[in-house]
Amino acid sequence: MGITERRLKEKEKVRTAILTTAWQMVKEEGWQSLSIRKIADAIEYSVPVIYDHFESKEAILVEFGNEGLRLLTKKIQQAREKFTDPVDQLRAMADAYWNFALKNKEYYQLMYGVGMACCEGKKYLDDKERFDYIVMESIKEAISKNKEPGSNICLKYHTFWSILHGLVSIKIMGNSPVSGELNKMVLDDAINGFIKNLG
Amino acid sequence: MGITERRLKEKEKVRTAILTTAWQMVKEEGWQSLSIRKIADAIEYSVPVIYDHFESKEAILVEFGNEGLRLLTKKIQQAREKFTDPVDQLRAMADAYWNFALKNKEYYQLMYGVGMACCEGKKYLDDKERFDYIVMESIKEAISKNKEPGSNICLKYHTFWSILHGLVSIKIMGNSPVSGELNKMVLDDAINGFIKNLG
DNA sequence: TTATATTTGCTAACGGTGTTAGGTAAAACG
DNA sequence: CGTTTTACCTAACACCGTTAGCAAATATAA
Repeated sequence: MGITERRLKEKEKVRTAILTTAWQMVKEEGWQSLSIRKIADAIEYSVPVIYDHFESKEAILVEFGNEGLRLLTKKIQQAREKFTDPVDQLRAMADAYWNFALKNKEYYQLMYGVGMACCEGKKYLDDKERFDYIVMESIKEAISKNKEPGSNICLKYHTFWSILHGLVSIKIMGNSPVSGELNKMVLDDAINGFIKNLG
Repeated sequence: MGITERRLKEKEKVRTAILTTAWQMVKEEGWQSLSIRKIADAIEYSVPVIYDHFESKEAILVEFGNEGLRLLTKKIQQAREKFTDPVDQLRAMADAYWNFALKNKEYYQLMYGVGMACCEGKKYLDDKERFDYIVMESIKEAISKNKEPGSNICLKYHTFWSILHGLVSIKIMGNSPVSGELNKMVLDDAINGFIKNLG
């Protein structure tokens, strides 16, 4: 069955061609200007070929969204592993989150619908539990080390994430007239407040 | 010149008809499905008539964006006026922000590009200085009342806003599986942390 | 090898979008 | 009344996502 195998590999090639071309376009011109027709043009196939590999344009976006979450989760994981003290871990993860979002604006936009089309209440992010788990572990430890072990971990996690997401999405939307340096200070300031409030 | 005056009033009527119809559509079906053609259809004029009143679809959106900011600023102002203690003011303004965003999801989405098309780095919000000013006043007072008068007000303001925006946009995007009650707790928790960190 | 079945890729269309050029009829003005 | 401005429309342009249907190339079976 060497023939059908080669066939499958050819198909996989086209599939990855679609994805890499699409990603290149997004990086160059943003999500707005990504279109099935342009992808087809770039990979020198006709439009319906795209639909042999992806059910819809949405499906392509989901692909990228999941990839983005995978990358982010990895970064967070690595940041956490660098420290043993939970508070240090939280600071490192906040930094990693911030850096990921700004270095991978396109991923972040897609993942959380910052200035995007689509994304109407749909949750791309099925694998988000892993991300949640990693951050919550540090929060749990940080709380148990302090005097207030009765705190709601889920609540604290949510607060943590909100702070990060707010900062990042304001930055990405370009609504913030302040410099990048100040933004980093804001991040540290907000995280400090969060940590102080842990116990 | 009674004739030209009546003419102008007629024109104004069409203009407001466009806006009210558009707004109704958005409330019913979301920003996604708003189209020039549907508006024209609803007000029983042909498509180009819209372009006699608005330069583009974007211009209509800007109109709503500014209206949203006006409304939000008003709510924030009113919340502030209810208290004299700056910390109470901050809490009230945070509540007002939260309530506005959830009661006026469509405005908020447009203003800050939460799950929207358009909004690529453009800043609709020219009048944002007023909003900034109102919040910063309370922060300034809260800081000067505490021991740490050297704090950067602009930084603190930004932190405050980031917390609010993060919470709101996560809620609006529907990425948060937690209940509305918990969300309110998260808001209070985050604001508590912010206030503790003020001095 | 030949006949059949499957896969591959295409053209062309459907219905939708924002936007605009160009024409017509009505109204306002001198 | 004639002229000019205004209001309004039809029709088109250039896109978009999506799909039906067909032709050619390939793989499978007899």
